[in-house]
Amino acid sequence: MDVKRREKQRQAAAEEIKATARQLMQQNGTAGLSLRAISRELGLSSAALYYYYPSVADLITALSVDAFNSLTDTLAGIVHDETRSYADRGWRLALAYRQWALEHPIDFQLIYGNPIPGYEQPTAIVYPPARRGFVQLAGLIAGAITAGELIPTADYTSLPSQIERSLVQLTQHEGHNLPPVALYIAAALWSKMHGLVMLELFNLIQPVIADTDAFYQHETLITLRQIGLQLTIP
Amino acid sequence: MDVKRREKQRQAAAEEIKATARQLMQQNGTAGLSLRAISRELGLSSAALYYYYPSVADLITALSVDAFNSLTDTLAGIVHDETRSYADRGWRLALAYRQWALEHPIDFQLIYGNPIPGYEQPTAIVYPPARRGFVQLAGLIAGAITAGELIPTADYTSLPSQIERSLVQLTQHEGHNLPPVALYIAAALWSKMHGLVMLELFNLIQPVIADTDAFYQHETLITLRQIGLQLTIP
DNA sequence: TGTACATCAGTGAACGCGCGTTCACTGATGTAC
DNA sequence: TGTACATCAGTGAACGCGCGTTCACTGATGTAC
Repeated sequence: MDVKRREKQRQAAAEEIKATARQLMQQNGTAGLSLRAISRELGLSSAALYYYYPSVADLITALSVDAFNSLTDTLAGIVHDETRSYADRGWRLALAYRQWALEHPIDFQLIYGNPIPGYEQPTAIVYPPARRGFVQLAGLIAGAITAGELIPTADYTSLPSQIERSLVQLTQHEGHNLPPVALYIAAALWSKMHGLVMLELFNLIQPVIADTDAFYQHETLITLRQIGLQLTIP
Repeated sequence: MDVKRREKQRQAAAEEIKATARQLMQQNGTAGLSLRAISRELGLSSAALYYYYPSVADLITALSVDAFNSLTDTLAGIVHDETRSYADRGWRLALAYRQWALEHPIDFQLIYGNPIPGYEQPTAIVYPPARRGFVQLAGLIAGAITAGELIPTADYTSLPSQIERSLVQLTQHEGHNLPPVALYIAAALWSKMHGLVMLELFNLIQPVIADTDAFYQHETLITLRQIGLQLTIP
């Protein structure tokens, strides 16, 4: 009985540590993370945190995995909303990617750049949740193609052979059954969204185009049409 | 006479410090920079560096400015190569952006992300060289339009009014005479190149498409054609 | 050409700081009988 | 229900580390006359 309550408390404490870590990173950047700062914030001794995370690296890994899952869950929610057309979902997913990044800039940096000084991501732990996100996007593209809502242009139907090979290899390795063309278009779309978000997140595009909302939306619209998505005016 | 030699030696020493800083960052990441590590590497006392840079922040700023200038010079060399067509220069510029990033990953991170713990870029110093790079790209686009080698599609000729306003504002502010459509297309192209480079630099695209050379080239080709550049097969 | 002085290019010791991690410990909570 | 014991959830002090920066200093190099 009570062992369960204990377990719950333990998990709650572990969550609280992560929440405090996120809060501190928000204030001081990803490199501002430190066990001692967290313990101070929580009113604990610094040694106490070792009861929950064997080292600071494990804490960061836990934060990364959370971040990947949060982003992927957000995207997955849109992808699987079967009340909407694929085209509509594509548009919403593109907007959601940026929205999530703006709402969680620290998490975004944590998973998509800005490594922390002494820390290296253990790929074995972090890759699976990372890949899940991409597969969501590719799945949406594949669905849109099947439904006739996305008609790939010649640019995408005849891919250079080295690329085709890469994609087939991935498919075999991963065990999903997404067609290469869907994977490729997903990668193309991702790179565009990612570039727009990165430039905005580091204040690089603002000196050129101050209205970043309008820019992202217009570019996304153009891009989705260019990959062959049959969008009605959103 | 000799005062000049002294001045030269001083500048040479300042360069040597920067070179050592870059080398250390290459090994340990941007956050691995420290005055003491540099002084150790150079066989100097840590206090000696204060004779050249008043603080570690000033050193980082100097490194950032160098990096911006190096990238911009590379791009400018391509843009002003009048022996080639605009279309050809566009293609080469896109490839050069990635090439520079792969050859100088640390410099690229330094200027386009990955801030260093206690450091904040003094925008007054860093913005001008940053903007010069974008203006090179926009200038090339403008030249290509004038020469009839780039025919903007309807996506770009009728821009949303908020964006149009942003761009006109920039033009007035900057004193150049580049048309809004060129600035917009430059921003669109930049965001695509930047996304591709970022995904590659942080090993995010490799799990999907292992042949990053082929992917970058194919995507660049598609993008350049989509912005209306009249490319013959490169 | 020689000498007095000024500037340059450092040195070396010290400051205080925050950090991750370890270790021996202890009271509180839960378990078995 | 009561008691002996085990596990939990920490504490507090200490370790050694590397860091940026300051300060009083000193020999080497250049300058003025």
